[in-house]
Formats: sequence, structure tokens, C-alpha cells
Amino acid sequence: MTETAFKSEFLKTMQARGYIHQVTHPEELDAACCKGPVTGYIGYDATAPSLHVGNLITIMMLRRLQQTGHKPIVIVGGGTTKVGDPSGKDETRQLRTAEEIEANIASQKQAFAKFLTFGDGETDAILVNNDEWLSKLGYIDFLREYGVHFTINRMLTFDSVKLRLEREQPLTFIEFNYMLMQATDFLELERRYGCVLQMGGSDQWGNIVNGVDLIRRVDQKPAFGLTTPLLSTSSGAKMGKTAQGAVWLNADMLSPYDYWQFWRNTEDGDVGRFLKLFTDLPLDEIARLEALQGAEINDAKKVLANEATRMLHGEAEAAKAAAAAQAAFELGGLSADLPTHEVARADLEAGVMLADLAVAAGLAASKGEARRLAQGGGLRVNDKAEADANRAVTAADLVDGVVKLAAGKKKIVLVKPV
RNA sequence: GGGGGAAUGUCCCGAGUGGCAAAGGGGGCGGACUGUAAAUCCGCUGCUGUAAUGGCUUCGUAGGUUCGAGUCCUACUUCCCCCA
Repeated sequence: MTETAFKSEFLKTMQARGYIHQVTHPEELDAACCKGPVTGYIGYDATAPSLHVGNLITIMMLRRLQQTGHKPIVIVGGGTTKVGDPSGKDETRQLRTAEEIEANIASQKQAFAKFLTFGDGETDAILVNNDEWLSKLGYIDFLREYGVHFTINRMLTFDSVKLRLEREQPLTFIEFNYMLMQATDFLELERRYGCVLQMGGSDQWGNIVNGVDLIRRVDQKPAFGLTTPLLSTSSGAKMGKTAQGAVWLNADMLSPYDYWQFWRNTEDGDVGRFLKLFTDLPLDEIARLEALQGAEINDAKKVLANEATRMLHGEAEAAKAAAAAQAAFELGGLSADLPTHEVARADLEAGVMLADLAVAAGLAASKGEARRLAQGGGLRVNDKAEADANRAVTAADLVDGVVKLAAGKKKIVLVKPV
């Protein structure tokens, strides 16, 4: 990144909070942002039913855009998902059916509304499905209108294509066309909404630059691109994966408690960076939290968890998650807000094999895993390590009406008779 | 169209002479140490089951040879390379 001193509120914020990896025409964009509301967009893939933490950084970029007086457009890739982005993939993506894509888009919409204000106002966010124009394109029309602006020579130089070829992995023709579709999107948004900025992860740089060039060439209008660094933890792991899988944003796919835990377990070295990227806290407050040393940095992690959870799931859920965590980890007690698993009272009275219970409660994937877990000393019943997964858990194990079952120190489930 | 090669534990990479539930690594999980951190060390990492020997299902797909097949044979699928 160049050491440009930005004048616009938007770019100053973006730079200070660490969102910027690369920008096209920085001075020109800066000037445009000073002049008035700028419309910018980010596209999202509709391959999964929920967005995950990996998408969060770009959603936050749109939020910053709106916060600094500009207009964000969320474009859901109904059309592009039908094609499949080859960027960063060695393997051809599975093609989704139209129905799957529709369902995924509907489900993703909920998350965007938590971070952006939608509406008809000048700086209100709007959500657009690119299927609207992409699926209407006839092949010949597409080739004549857009195909003429792209040379194969140039396309072969883009990483998404080059890497695949270098590794001798197949790249299908449909994937090869993806970048044209994305460029077309940008052009279409520019024409329909006067959108001049496309943002995205650094892996999107090639695709974004294509769109910028297309607009500048075809319409002789200004257009800009901005990418964020790929997010990884300071120990190098990819962000957004945890034990159970992806960190989803939809509450029905990942509970607010688990979401809170995800942030609470941030590595020391990432706390400051994440506070800047994922919370609205002022920078001086973040600087103070970041400076905490040793065990005190845990306070900063709690702030991070609270803020991040509040933004997505609301004040009440964040408070509940925080309270449950405090009860479980700091006071050693129980909280009704911990994840629970219900069993029939009659079954419990008859006795349920511990291994079966652990599997049913989601603490182990199979009985064998539960057994191994127990042998390794990681399975706890009411805080007592239980080496024998064959023992029966009965009503006698109830403490205050529940059995506290834990796999390791962090995964806790309360078993409730019903 | 002709010739050569590849596909392995359904997370990934990857070794594998006919006796293999299959080396090693990454990742993941658990334990110890800590601060619900990182690093480090130890254990586990197909399903099922026992106090234990076990049973079942796995090496692209389908057949075959064999007491026994990831390993040999045949066909098929997909991919890569070379020639046309």
C-alpha cells in the first residue's frame, strides 16, 4: 500500500482500520469520495445457505462505506453462481441448481440486514441479484457486446487462470468466462445505479480490475477497485474455520453462544486487528485495549466478542452469551444459556450409555470417538473426567435438574430430562 | 485417432514388494503447561463392540484371478502428458 494521505472520510477510515490491500486510482477515488456520495458494491457467491465469518470483512467494508456517507450495493450472484468463480480454487466448483441458489440468497439476506441499512434513501443499501441481467444475455449478444473487449492474451495472465494452468489443473470454459460475467456486472451497475466502486477480497483483484477497465474503456467513465488483505490469523491459519466447521452468521446454523466463543478465542496477536475490522469501537479505545498485556488481554477479547456478537445477533443475545461463558468458565457454575440437549426422562431413569449420550448431544461424531475422548480424559460428566464411556448416565447424575456434559474444556452441553 | 501416466484413509498432501485398517506429514480433537491465547510436549484421528482375541466397511467404478487384492488381469469413468 502506498503511503497516500487520504482526504476523504471513507478512505481514511479504511486505511486506519486496515481494510486496504490494493486500490486502483487512489487519488481519483479519494477526490470522488470527497465530492459526494459514491456508490460501491461487493458481490457474494450464493453457494452456501449462510454467509460466514470469512465474508464478514467485506460486509464490514460496505458498512464503513455507508457509515461515511456513501451508498452500498450488495450483489448476490444468482447469475455468476450459476457459472462458478475459479479464483483460489484448484478444483472445478460444483454447479448449483437454480433452486438451491434461490434458497441460499433468501437465507443470506437476513445477515446483510444486520450490518447495513436498506431502503430507498440516497445512502441506503440495496440488494441486487445479477441473475436479472446475466440470465437474459444471449450468447451471441454477449460475445458481440462484451467479448470484443477482452483478449485471451490478457485473460491468461490473471492469477485465477494462470495458477490453474500452471498446476495442470483443469479449467473449464464456463469458469474461464467467469471474469467476463463479473466485469459485466460492474458495468451494468454503473449504468443502472451509477456505481463506480467495486470492493472485494484480494483474490478478487483480477476480476475487479477487469470491470474497472471495461467501464473506463466502454463508457469512458471513472471506475475504481479496492481489495482487502486475505484474512488469516497471526499463526497463519485461515480465518473462519473452527472445530465444528465454518463460522456461520445465521443463528440457525451457529448459535450466538458459539459465535461469541469464536471471537473470545481469538489469538492474542489478532485482537487489535480484529477490533478495528469487526467492531465500531473508536480507534483510541481500540489502541487502549490492544495495549493490554498478558492475561489482561482477555478483557480485550471479551470486548471483541461482545461487540461482534451484538452487531450480528443483538444486545440481548450478546449479553446472554457473555453471561453463559462467564458462568461456565469463570465461576464454574451452570447457566441456562449454555447449549442444551433434551432426553426423555424415562430414558434417563433407565440409564443411557455415556457414549450414546455424548454422540446425541453433538460432542462426538461417533461412539468410537466418544470412547477415545473418554480414554484420553477429555470427557467430563458434571466436571468429573470419565474414562469409561460405557457407564450409564442416570437420573442420579442430575445436578440441579441437568447433567453437565463436556468434551474438553470448551464444549459444554447441558443434558435436560424432558 | 495413436501412445504413456494418474486416481489411496470422503479434510488435504502422500508412501505402499499379494497377508493392510494400510507408512509419514499437515489439519483436527483430547491431555499437560497457561490466560477459554500462542509456542511446546504427550495421546487420539474408518464404523461397531469387548476385560481382551474380534466383527464390519474402506484405496475412481464394475467384474475377474487367488486361500487371500490398494497391490495382478479385463472393461469402464475422470484427469494429465506426448504424438496426429
